Amino acid sequence: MPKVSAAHRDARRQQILEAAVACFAREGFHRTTVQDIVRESGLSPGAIYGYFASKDAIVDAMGADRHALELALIAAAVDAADLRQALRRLSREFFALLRDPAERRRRRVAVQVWAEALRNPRLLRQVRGGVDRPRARLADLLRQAQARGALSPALSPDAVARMMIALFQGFILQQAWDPKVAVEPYVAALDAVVDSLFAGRSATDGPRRT
Amino acid sequence: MPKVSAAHRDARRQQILEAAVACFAREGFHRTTVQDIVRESGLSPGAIYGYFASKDAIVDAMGADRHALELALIAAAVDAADLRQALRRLSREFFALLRDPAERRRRRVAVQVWAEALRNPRLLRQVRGGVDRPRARLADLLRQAQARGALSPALSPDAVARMMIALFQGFILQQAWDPKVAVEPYVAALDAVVDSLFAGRSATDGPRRT
Amino acid sequence: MPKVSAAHRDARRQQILEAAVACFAREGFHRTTVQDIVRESGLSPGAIYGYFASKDAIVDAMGADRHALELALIAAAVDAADLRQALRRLSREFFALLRDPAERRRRRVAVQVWAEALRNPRLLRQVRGGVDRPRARLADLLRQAQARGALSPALSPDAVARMMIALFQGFILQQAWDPKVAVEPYVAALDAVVDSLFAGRSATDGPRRT
Amino acid sequence: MPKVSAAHRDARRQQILEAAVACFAREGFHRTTVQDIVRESGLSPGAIYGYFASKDAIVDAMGADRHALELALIAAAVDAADLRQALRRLSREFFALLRDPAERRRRRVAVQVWAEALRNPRLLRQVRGGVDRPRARLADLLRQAQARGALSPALSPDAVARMMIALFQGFILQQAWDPKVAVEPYVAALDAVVDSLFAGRSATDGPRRT
DNA sequence: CATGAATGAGTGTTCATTCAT
DNA sequence: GATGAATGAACACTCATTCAT
Repeated sequence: MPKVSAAHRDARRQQILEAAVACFAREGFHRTTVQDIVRESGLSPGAIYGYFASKDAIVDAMGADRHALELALIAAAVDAADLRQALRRLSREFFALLRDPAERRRRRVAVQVWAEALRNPRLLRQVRGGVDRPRARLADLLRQAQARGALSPALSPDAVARMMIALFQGFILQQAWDPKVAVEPYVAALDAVVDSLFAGRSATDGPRRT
Repeated sequence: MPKVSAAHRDARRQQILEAAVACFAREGFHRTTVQDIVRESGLSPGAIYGYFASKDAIVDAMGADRHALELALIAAAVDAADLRQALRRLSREFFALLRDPAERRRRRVAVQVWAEALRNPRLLRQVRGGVDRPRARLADLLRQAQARGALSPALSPDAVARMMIALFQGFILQQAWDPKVAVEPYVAALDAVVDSLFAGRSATDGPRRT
Repeated sequence: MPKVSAAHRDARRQQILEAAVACFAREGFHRTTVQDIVRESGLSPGAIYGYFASKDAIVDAMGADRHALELALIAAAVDAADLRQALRRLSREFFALLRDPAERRRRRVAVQVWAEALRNPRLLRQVRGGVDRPRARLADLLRQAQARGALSPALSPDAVARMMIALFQGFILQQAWDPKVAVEPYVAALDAVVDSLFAGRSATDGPRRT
Repeated sequence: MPKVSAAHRDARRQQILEAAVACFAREGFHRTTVQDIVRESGLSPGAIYGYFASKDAIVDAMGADRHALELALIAAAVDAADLRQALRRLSREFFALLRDPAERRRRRVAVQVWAEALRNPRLLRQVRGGVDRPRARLADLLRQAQARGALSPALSPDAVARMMIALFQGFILQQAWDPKVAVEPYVAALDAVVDSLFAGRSATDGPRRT
């Protein structure tokens, strides 16, 4: 099987990553052996090592892929003139994904990546890249909202941004532990919280007593 | 009649668990070897296996201890007549702990427990016990608040309770990744969000100071 | 009628062998992978296996080539009427080669072949062929010298022949370990030893007391 | 099996080294697997790694042991007032060892160490330590002999020392290839060569033409 | 009880070799 | 014929656990 197209290489790479994600979701990184990935992917150990230098490299690549995907999602959602609309769109799109079982599997792996990032600097960089950038963007938008008078100037935009992210992270965690947790009421409550943050204020309103 | 006093046994047990937490915080569960715990505790492998049946048993016990501690904390805080006050007290006490480096270390381990719980049924039971019970209690209080008219009846009490918990979990995660994250602005923002949830309403509609 | 000319095949074969020698000199047989030879030769694994049945076959072929070369060298040198002159010529020609870096590289490989021959019967046959035949020839000449009275009859011609060979082998070894070892003083000392063996005797002299 | 005497540890260490030497003599370093040493020693992989950090460390230790042994042998032999007597004693003692099959086995391994030293800096240091020091000592003695007029001043003492060593190395090699090679005639011839080097000269004689 | 040397199944990884293209 | 992706047996090494002392 000589010289093979770049597309074929990419497909194989993806095949390995998907097999790895399946194993990781099922068993966790550390309990997943390379042999497990071999079995799941239908390839051979040698083939795997032709695409990835080590088991760790697979974990890294998985993190990088995930990172890219999330950034794209967030970038698209947050790229709205109106902050409230942006947040609303983000939560809807984000939680809509969770209807896909494959995505749920990926989320289980994400929780493991969170833990692994505490020990793996490359993973930490990725995980922080996927959180810090959106947070900064969100904080900017919140600052602008404060400037417009649409948000209480007493709140730290950075802290509020962290809270928004925490609301996503916490849900992922809780749903990973209990897949029966319903998405819809949570999204509704999330919207309400966002609304209440802006409650009684508007871009045209002047500041009001708190 | 045991050869050593129960107090001695408990002390030894605690010594092992603390050594284990130190190792787990430093290296993670899976990268921590029993030898690491042996070194850290100053005991011998045989001694460790006299107190715990396996490495997994140590992880379980650690989870159980943590669980008990958190439940106590939450029970104490939430055991207040007034919901708003209860939440305020909880967030203050909870985040106050994070000033202790030992607690921070334990939190790093907690993040790993979250991930590990996805694979370890005993750990999952514990972790869910530590989250589900408080959440149920919180939801009850929220339902009562709705009954009083202090909270919008449109919100799912359960979902709001999940959100409150998510706000804690997300912060632990974010601080584990970046220990420089400041606690105070986050607590302030958290208070504001809680306030805004109740904004413009009150049980009796008596006057309210903000 | 082969698809490619015999000349082409031979050139390819030589190309592989030279690449192999370069790798072996650099890394040793066992640490040299077929991939190393592939890289060094600029060919593909498949191509290599078109010319050699296995990695071992390359080692064998290399040994055989070397063997042929050495035999030719020795045959030419020893094919002299006068023993003393023959030995002198041999040592000169032999050590002259060591000025060529490529030859030094080959010598490093030769030392490895010596070791490998202990385990590889085909290599042992070659290495012994390269040593036993010249030794036998040398022993013959020494016996003739004894018959002429030019050499003490007390010496075992075979042992003396072994010693002559040992003097070459030892030098190769010592120079492989330390490339700075000078050739000239060694050759001079070697001549002196040969001379001293014949000292006080000559073909025309009658026997003398030892 | 707790706390064990230093003697026991040394015995185990030796047990492993002897098993390793047996395997190396039989199969060579590279073809010997750790499992082979495990089988030969009757221990377990874990036990082996309790005494040696790696397979390479076993090779190193073996080299170091051999080095120490040879240095002791040579030191004892060469520590004689008279050079000729010293060389005679050395060759007798050295070759006497070869009657022991265990020593022959060790010699086979030594040949492999020679080759391995070309790639392994630690082994090279050892192998050169075992050769350079004795050579320097020998060269000193030869220089003294020249000063006394017992040896031709035309010879390089260093080169002659190398030759003496080469005569040992070459024999080891030739006997490793062919265990039937007889020791006695070689020792006799060696003595004769030594004698002939000093032939016609003596400490009390004045210089003579060579 | 406590010790720690010993165990051995299992790990991540390599590399000589094959064979579909 | 030439290619190089793929194979998979084998490797060096680890570590949770045991048990003789």
